[in-house]
Amino acid sequence: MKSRIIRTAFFQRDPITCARDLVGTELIWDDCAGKIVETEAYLAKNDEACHTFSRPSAREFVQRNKAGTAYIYFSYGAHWMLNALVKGEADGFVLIRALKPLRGINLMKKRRGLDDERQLCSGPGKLTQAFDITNRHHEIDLCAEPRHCFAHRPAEVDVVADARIGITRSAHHPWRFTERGSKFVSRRVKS
DNA sequence: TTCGTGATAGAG
DNA sequence: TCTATCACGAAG
Repeated sequence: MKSRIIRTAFFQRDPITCARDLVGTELIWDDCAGKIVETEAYLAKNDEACHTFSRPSAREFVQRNKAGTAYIYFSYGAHWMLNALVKGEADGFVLIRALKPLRGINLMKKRRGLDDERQLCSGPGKLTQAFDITNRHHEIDLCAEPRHCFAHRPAEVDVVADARIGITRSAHHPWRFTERGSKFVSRRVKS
C-alpha cells in the first residue's frame, strides 16, 4: 500500500511553494491530527522577518539540518512555534499557524482548557499547546516517523494568499496562505 | 485596546 | 550587565 506521508523531497523546493502546498494536508502528532488551514513562508535570504536575518543560531540550524526538520522555538515567554525547514531551490521555513482538529479532539480540549473546536488550534501558539509540541521536538525529522509527520489528504483545497501577520519587518509579502473560507484560521483574511 | 512573558543577541 | 525586540494570546 502506497504511503501518504509527505517525504523529504516535498521540502526540497522553496518555502513559498511548500507553504502553499501544505494547506489542506494533515498534521499527525501522536494521538492528535488536524487539517492545516493556515501557514506562512519565511525565506532565509532577503526576508527581514525570518529568524535567519537576525539570529546566528537560526542560520546554523539551516546549515546543520536537512529539509523537513522541525524548527521549534519559544516566543513571548509563553508559546512554542512549529516550523518545517525548507532546503532546496531556496532555503527557509514554513510556520504552521492554524489547524482544523480531526483526531484527539478531547485531548486537545483538555490541554487547552476549552470546548470550542474553532479555538483549539486557531493560532501558532494554540496548536502547539493543543498538540503538546515543545522544544523536546526541536530538530526532529518530520518526514521519518508516522507519529510526527505531514500526510496528503484526498481533497483539493482552494488556497488564498495574503500578507503575513504579527510581524513588523518585511510585512508586505503575500506569504500567508489560508484555506478559503475556513473558520479555523487565526485571523480573518483581509477582504 | 492593553499587557505579561522569557529567550536571544548586541551594545556598553 | 543591561536593554530592545519578538512569527502570541487572553482579558476587557
